[in-house]
Amino acid sequence: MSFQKEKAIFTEYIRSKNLKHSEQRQLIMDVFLKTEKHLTAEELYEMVKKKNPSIGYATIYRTMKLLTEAGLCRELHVVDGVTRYEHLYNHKHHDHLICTKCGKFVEIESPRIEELQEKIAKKHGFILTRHRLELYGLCKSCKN
Amino acid sequence: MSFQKEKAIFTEYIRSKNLKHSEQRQLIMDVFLKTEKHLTAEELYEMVKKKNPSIGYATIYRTMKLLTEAGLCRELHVVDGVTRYEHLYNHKHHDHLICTKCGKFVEIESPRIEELQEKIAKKHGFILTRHRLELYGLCKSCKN
DNA sequence: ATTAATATGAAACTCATTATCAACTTGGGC
DNA sequence: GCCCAAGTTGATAATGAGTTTCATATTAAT
Repeated sequence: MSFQKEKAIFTEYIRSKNLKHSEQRQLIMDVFLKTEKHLTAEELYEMVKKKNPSIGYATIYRTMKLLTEAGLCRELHVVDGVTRYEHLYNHKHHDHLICTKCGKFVEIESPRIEELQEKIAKKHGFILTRHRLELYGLCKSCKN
Repeated sequence: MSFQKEKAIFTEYIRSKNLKHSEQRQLIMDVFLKTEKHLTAEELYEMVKKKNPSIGYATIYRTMKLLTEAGLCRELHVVDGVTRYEHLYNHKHHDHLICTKCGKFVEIESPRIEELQEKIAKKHGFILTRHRLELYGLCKSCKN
């Protein structure tokens, strides 16, 4: 769990864009990588703040944008209007099943659905570039 | 194309909630019903303004919310972060295929995908309440 | 017509996110 | 190690879609 690969990717991205390393970026990346959750900017901010109380909100957003561009992170835009960040590197494509009561996120995968999507797009003469599939409902614990 | 049914539904909704009819509500509903498109609040505002220049933005939002509650309208939240309104009455459930270049909306339908979604939810112990499926790509005209 | 309840438009306010900017780091050349 | 141009930061202002507030205007039941 040292995230060597991810860190190397970020370093390479920084280099390729002639950007610079900074303590803040390292720290935000560390916190993000160590947490296998779908975090909001606010949650990340609170966690990072514990290690560096002078961190600013904007730096969280800026760094998450960089991580996204570097291919380490995916921005999720679910119904509540708040962006969540999830790991992308070494995580194969998936969609989400979300509990509307407790907020639980479950990663789902369905090659059959993907195929059907392609078929539909083709039928309408579209070339698919991406899709969004979210299933909302009540999880096992919340439905009772 | 007189939308008798839709108007009756709205009247009944207004009555059931002890609300009142108003010129503005009628006008906004008319403009919405006559346009078989996925309109934003801004687009509706511009269209309504031509017939009643003193209309306020808030009245558009308030009325669209009422139409949604009455079951005549569905709010669509697609990637650009702007809510769009589409007809719901007499329109069976569908998802969307959206051209990211020209903004074209195509309504799609796939019972097979819906089935698979239910199956996935069930597998994880969820009760599905709704879902969101959007396919993004380039349409026939834009892909060349 | 009276009047109590609801609706309206303008403007203030949210809330997540982005832009601005002066002060501060970073890192490559000496 | 020091310089310094280029990039970064945190605070704060700005943005933009959507909502709330509130004084005034409409509606509809009597």
